[in-house]
Amino acid sequence: MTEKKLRATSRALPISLLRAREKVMGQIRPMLADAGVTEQQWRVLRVLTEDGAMDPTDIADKSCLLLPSLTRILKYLEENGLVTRTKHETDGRRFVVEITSKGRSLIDHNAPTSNRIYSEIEAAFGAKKMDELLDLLDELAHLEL
Amino acid sequence: MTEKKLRATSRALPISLLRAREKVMGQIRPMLADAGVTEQQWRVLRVLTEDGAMDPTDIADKSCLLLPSLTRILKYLEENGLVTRTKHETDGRRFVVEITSKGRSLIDHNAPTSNRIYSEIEAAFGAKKMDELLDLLDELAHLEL
DNA sequence: TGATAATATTTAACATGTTAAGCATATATG
DNA sequence: CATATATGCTTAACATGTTAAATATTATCA
Repeated sequence: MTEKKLRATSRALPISLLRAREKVMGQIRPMLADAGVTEQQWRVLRVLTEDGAMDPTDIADKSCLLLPSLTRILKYLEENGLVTRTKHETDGRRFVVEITSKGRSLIDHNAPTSNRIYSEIEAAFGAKKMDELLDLLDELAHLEL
Repeated sequence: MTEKKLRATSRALPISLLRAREKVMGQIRPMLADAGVTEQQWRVLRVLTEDGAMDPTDIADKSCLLLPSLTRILKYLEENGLVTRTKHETDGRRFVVEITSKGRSLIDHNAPTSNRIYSEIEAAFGAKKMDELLDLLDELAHLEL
């Protein structure tokens, strides 16, 4: 218990998660570059498409971004007409962010390619393993510690 | 096939991997802050401890960092006496990076805490699931595409 | 050998990650 | 109602992520 030596990095969870993610992102990045958005901007647009208008705090939670990063990302997206940012009607601290038709068409336009890439990965990895992996990741992410 | 709609972000692999990683890092970050190193600096020192002196390209591969990031990180580590960087004996393009005793003691000093945190996560998640997850991640990372 | 391609690393530029602090508005409480 | 506290978001500062280009050195090969 509490060994003095660290376990091999090949079995270290943070690096393993990073390596796996890099593999996947390596397949997706060309599509994002073609669409002219970063990985993070894509996540924000996607969340807004999926769940509709919401405030920055909820976007940050759903897209796995920290608020300081999100502030900059939303500024960029708003300046480029992909989202709108309006004051909350009753709570003066909040904003409500909504995707624009331009933002929505960016997502729609690239959804087929995104799905094709995902299908290729799933085919190579195995649909069953993919499900198992997603289940394990979800369980780990919601672990009580 | 090639649906027009994107699958739910809750089953999107990149975000799922990120969420799981955030959960783990949330447990580890206090230790790193206490040790006075960033996550990436820690990875570099760890790789050098595990496999000995090597060139930046190998460090980048093993620690899952891009070379431009690694250049800055090595500069910092060298300035703070945690690694040394010397020219390769025969290949003038290369450098050889080695951890110093100061760097090694930083790792040694924090290894027990790191291992304890890992054990806690493993206990909560289940050792068998942890193994399954690591196997799946490894397989995904080495997928032929 | 001499031009050419490949390799190892760095630099540059811009976007994001991370932590702490700041600011405005809302809520709670005496 | 006044003040303290909490909440939502932004700003600041520094480290890293990402892509492209630059630099130096080595390998290739006509």
